[in-house]
Amino acid sequence: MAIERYNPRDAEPRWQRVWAERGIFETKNDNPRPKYYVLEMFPYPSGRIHIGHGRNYVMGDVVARFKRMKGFNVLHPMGWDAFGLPAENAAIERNSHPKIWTYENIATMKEQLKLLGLSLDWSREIATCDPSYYAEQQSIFTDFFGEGLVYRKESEVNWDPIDNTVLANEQVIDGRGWRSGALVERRKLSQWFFKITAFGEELLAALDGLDRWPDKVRLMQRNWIGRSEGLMVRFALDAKTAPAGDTELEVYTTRPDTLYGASFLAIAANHPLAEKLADTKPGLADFIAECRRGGTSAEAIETQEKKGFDTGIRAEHPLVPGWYLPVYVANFILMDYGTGAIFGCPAHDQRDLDFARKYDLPVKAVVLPEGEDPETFAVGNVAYDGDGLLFHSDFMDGLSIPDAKEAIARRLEAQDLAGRPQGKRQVNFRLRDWGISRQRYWGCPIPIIHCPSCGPVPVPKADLPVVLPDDVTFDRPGNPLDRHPTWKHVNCPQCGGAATRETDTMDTFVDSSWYFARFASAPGEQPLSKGAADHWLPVDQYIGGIEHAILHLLYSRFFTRALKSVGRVSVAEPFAGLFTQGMIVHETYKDSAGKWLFPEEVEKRADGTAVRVGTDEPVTVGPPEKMSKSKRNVVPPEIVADTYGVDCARWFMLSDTPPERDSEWTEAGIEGAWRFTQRLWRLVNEAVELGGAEASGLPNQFGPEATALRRAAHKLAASVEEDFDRLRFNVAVARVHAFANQFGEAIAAVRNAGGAPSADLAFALNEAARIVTGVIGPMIPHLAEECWTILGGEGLAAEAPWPVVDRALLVEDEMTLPVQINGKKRAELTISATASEADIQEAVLALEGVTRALEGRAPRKIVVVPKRIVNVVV
RNA sequence: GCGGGCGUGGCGAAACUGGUAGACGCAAGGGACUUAAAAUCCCUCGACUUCGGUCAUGCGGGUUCGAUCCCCGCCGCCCGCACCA
Repeated sequence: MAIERYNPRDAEPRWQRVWAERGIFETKNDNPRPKYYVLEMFPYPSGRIHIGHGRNYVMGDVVARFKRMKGFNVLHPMGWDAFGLPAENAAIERNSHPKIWTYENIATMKEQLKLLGLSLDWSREIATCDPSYYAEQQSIFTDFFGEGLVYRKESEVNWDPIDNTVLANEQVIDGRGWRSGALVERRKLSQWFFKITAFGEELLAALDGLDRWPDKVRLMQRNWIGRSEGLMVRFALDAKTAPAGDTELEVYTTRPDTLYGASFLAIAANHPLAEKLADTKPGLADFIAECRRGGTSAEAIETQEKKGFDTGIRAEHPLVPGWYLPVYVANFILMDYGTGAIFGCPAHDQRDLDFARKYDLPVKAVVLPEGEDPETFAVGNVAYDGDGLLFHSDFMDGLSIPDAKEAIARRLEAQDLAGRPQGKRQVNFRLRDWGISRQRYWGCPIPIIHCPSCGPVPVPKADLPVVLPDDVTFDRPGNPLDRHPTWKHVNCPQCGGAATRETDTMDTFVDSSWYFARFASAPGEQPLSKGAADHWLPVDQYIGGIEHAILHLLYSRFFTRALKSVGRVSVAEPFAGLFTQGMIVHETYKDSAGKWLFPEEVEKRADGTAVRVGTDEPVTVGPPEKMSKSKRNVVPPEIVADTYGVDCARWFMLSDTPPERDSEWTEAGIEGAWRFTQRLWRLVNEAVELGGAEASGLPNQFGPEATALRRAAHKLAASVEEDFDRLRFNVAVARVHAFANQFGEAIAAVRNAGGAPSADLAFALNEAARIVTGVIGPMIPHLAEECWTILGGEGLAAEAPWPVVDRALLVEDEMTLPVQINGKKRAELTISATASEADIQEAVLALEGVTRALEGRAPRKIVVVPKRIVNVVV
């Protein structure tokens, strides 16, 4: 009987229809099975997807399908992060409306995603631009407002002159807008803020409990929150040198122990004192302007020389009366950290040292490294920031750094300056409150009404949602909501007087800070239902790109805590498990004119050169890069589905490369996946042909061939289960390959023997086919359904349980131990798995390889590691 | 500059985190089948070798019966950042 080729073009759409018709991926909240929530970061509907977008969805789908097989009630939803600037830009370009563009993209991308055969619950689909979604968000906003978690302040903001909007600090990359790339300017505006700093301590402490997050991401968040313990120290200013009214300068330090090594104070260029002095000190205004010009990028700062301007002001050392330190304005002090002022201790801080050397200031060491002589120890051009004991420090002499910090804190807390303690312990955070105001149309309106007499008043919940008006134009820069003729004019909900709506909309990061909780609600339920959210959260496995390591993930952690504090949910952490997958990369191609070419326009020749399809025009092949529309190195999912089928694409995406690393998409790779899926199909068919479609009763006895095959199949299920749990898809794929080799050999052996296989072997063949069908189900679900069908499986493969592993089969009767002489492998010993150590030692010494290597010498020692290895030491 | 990570065949990578280094795949070479091609199947595939072995996980040391794994010192790549007081 000739086996038909597996035809994905027929099978894949057919099974997708069956899954959809039976609604098997629609999750019920009252299902009594234990819950499992797997979520991939939802996409922004930017246009069309390419295969590079598919990797994280496929990984999530493997997890979802696997957990379903393991008996969980799995929630695996999908939605659209649909608000944002690109829609407005597209509207401007096409003279259209952001809504039209967005919903068209959603329709396209949804069809493309469906092509991938993902087990998604589309009944819970959401788009953040849908009024039903943002209505709830506005309601949450008013709750936060009531709880004091939202406030308004006049603040200097990052102004993006191209996008005409405010950017969060986090959205400024190298001094430029993260989307437009424009050099960011500073402006003062009245802005709404979320009080993320109120949770700083908690957000930091809870990172320790996120043990299923990558360490890298936790570290990035830890650094971002930036907690430091230090001391606020007030320095008295010498009245003869300071402007009238300025009697003191407060600095923040994490190294108060080095105070005896101080040689200057420095303030930021935009410190109030510096700004005041700028009018009177010749040259200072120019210096401040120069500091502002300096770039804020890492490179710019790295190469920037430390510069200062001596204000002429002198500050008295808090511990040594009569010791005066110069006060500089310096370009390396930041106003928004601490107090915008420091004391410099050159011996123990590299930046201070560079500064001191430039301006010829004293460098006095006060921490002595172990083993150094206090008489001779000196700091050259490298500051000493290591451990040691204090010296040249009066009452702190001989103390360790922590003890010295404690001693000086006590001393300055007790010491009085102008009626207040001169020092105060303080914990500082780098984290700053989250500015959410955006002067844009395509976002969630902030539900506030500004009343001339009552001030800002939240829109009453009964009046929500505040819906975006459709009749807006984008023919002029600025915010269309602001210039809309009627929308913003309303009456104050409190006093009834004429008032105006807030015309700012929310940062789109707000939309994505609670969508995972929204998915918990079944269709028809309240958008954010406490019961449903408490049932489903936290997300058991969240999957997305590393680029969201800080912003989205930190905001979501904050938002969930804030929701908890207003009683909307009971959980604090949204994501119990996080996985950051690598990108899919692809070679780039350029024609002779330097124009980017799509992969399908390029033909590779046997000699390694590349030409344009159907011509002799040479093509330059570039290194693999992230798939991007602009470089045209993209592969559309439709083409892959039409030529090889999506199971091939899925298999290839999971193969070879560990999921957290970047993976290269190649034609050879997808062809390999094609060959293997066909091979699997043949193997299962052959097994059915030889072993029968129906599972027969368990035979009483199994011969060695049947046992070996059963053992391999059960081992496969056991190890792939482990691999899936650890998201090691590449290893799972390798194991399926290895099993297929063994399966193929077993089948060939049966064929070569001729005649019908014995009952035990027939059983083993059928069982192996069933197990491998189960194991591949999460990865290549369409092929699994086809295999399931010819195996006469009950219902759908997608609903079948994970293969039951017979643990007894995993235990070998015999083991083969490598035998080493002095750590080098010299022989192998096959012996009963229950052999004692003495038996093993005896057997080892009898081995030919061992006697030859020993050359008559007696072994000094024999190390037997149970079930692992034997090492004979000579 | 600070912080973190990674270096294993021609390539992607495994190695149960101290126990046979290179599973599995890709590419390559050889063979079988075929009128031919495709498909499929089989073999070879780290280096050297006197065929006994020897050397090999970036380089140099160390700990250990035994090191890709732990420690110290270099070299080279990659990522993050906020000169954070």
